[in-house]
Amino acid sequence: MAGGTKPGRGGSGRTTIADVATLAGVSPSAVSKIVNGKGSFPEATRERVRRAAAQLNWTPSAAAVALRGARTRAIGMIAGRDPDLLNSDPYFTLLIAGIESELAPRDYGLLLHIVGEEPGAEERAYRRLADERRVDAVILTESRVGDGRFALLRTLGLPAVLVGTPWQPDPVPTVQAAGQEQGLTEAVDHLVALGHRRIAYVGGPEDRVHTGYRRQVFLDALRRRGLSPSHLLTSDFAGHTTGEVVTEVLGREDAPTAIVFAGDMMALAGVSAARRLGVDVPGGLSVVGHDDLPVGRMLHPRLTTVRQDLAQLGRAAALDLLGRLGEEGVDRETVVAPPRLVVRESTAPPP
Amino acid sequence: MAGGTKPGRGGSGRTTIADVATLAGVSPSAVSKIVNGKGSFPEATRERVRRAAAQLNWTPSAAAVALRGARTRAIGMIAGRDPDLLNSDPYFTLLIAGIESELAPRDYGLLLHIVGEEPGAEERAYRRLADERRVDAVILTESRVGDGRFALLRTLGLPAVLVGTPWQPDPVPTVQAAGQEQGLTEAVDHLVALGHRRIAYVGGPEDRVHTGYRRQVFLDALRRRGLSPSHLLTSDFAGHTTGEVVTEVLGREDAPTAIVFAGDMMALAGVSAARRLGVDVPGGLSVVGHDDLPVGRMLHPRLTTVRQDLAQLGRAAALDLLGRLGEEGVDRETVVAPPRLVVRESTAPPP
DNA sequence: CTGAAAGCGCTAACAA
DNA sequence: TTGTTAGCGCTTTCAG
Repeated sequence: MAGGTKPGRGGSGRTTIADVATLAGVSPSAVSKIVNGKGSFPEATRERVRRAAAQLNWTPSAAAVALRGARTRAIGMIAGRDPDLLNSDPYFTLLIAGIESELAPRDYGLLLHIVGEEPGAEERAYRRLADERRVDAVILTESRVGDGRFALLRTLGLPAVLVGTPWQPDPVPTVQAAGQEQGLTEAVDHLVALGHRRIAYVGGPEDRVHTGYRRQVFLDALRRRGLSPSHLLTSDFAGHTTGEVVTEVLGREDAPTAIVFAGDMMALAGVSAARRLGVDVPGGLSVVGHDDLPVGRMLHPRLTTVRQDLAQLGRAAALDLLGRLGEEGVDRETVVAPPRLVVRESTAPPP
Repeated sequence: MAGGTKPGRGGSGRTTIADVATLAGVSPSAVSKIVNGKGSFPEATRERVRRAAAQLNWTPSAAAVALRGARTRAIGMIAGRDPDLLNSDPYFTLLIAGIESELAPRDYGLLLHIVGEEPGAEERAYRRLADERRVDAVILTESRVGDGRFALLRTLGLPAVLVGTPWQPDPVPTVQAAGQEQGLTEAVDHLVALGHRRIAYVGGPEDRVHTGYRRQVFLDALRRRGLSPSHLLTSDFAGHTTGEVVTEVLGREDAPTAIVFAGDMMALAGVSAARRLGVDVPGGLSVVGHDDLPVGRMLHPRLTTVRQDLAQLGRAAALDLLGRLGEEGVDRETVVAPPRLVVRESTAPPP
């Protein structure tokens, strides 16, 4: 008789499934099945087991479950940005909040890795995640031109979902908003309706897929109105270089009367640069941002921007993955709302 | 003879330590010891094993290691804030970046949980982490008045380190800057030197330990100059309610000529509120923030603020924990620099 | 100095 | 229906 395993041994050895089984007067496998809702047991037994588990405060050891089965109940996410860039832009935080809101209630964890932008770092991180079997799947963000991560993950056999615009059609399951182009198009229409004719665009880094995509949407919208862009510029997302770019363009003879930015932090930096030159916003220059970060609402003027529900994107990505992993009761049909223009105070008729 | 385990079996079964052992012509235990630098083996053998491991692209399974030993090589962090609050404030992102910069190179993971502010949620999350043995230790932030997490974690036997000011002396190992009061004191001195006499303070939520602490530092610094505060106000960290508070106080007869805020986002919202009232910053009102978030440098006027190196705090916390967990080659003596005033453009002599 | 053997806590076949 | 058994991949005594 296995009388050696007494429950609650002074707090030294961890409580195991055997302790619960002993207390409930059943076998370990019965406990396992009942807890995981597998076999069919009389309600009385189930109740007894549940009570025993609760009493002993027992939860299956994640390590043992992972070793046995495969599921680690963890999702990986790797941010391949320099910390400094990361810090300036709440993009990730918003996304993560959305992801977590779906993972947490299902007792999934989010394993986060922040690696710099050195070439090999990101790939190594994914390899590790896969080799060490630390996560069941990963969430990819910031799709890049010529992105090699899809192929890598396929090789590694790690399920993945991409948040954003894929580099190539269908390289990996993707979660993105319906009607991507809507918000930016509305922004252009809004500016044109206000009377603007010289409209500039400041995009993000060229290696991001959405940089090219958004610029194209901008151009198309403008063309549809019979206009061509006043200037097409580039900056970093954090907005560190945006000031210089904007200062330069506002000094020109044919300075734009409105600027559309690919991100709120850039827009914010743009507003500051303009003000520094004595150009009032929106009096002397209209500004449109993108993403609708909370900070935009706290500024003066409040930022007119394209709202993208990053948290919802995060939730959708998490749900997609969860469904893909065979999690029960996951509603994967989440429709992500298209980006929409939010008109606030930073746009007005041209001077 | 164990001839059954052939390495590289078509990609089906995962590569195990046995495969490496076979390829290197040694026993599994030898591989284990060599990889972990335990026993003493001839250099030739060590080299052979290393090469075999590399060739097979083998990494120990995290689950197996965790199950066997205890170390999961993961650190937990639970953010008990409402996602919305989290989003508005890059505090966590900065901290996390710092933490990760130390964890990543040592192949430790950061398991992040974002739970709302509902009473039980946070405690449940910690319990889970402990019961499921998902992490080796946790990092605590946002010390709260009457914080019960220390006791909880002690009960759970989970090592922890707190970033910030502890609620009570020595409840848990703490990482904080030396000379906490320095930055805020400098801020007050700076304003007084500029000629300000009516200085207000806008602090954060009362349940945070540092709210009370910072306010006290502010009061002490003022008293030392023979002054008393013009107004003592409270707002949320995200700055959502800051506008109202500032608008109200600026409308008074005895409106302050300078306001010190407990956070940059609050300061930023304060500047906007002032501007909305037609009060120029710094011409009509001087403003000092706290934390030196990147956004402060991109505004006009650039924010005068108390710089706190959050990333360094994060690094220090990670190192402390790593050392505590017996990780080799960890230099725990990291001194975290005291917060210092950074004078930029949002402060000037009173009108 | 090296290898064989015994589990860590759990679950999925198999027996009873 | 329930319990017994055999590992998942690794580390760590303990023999050889």
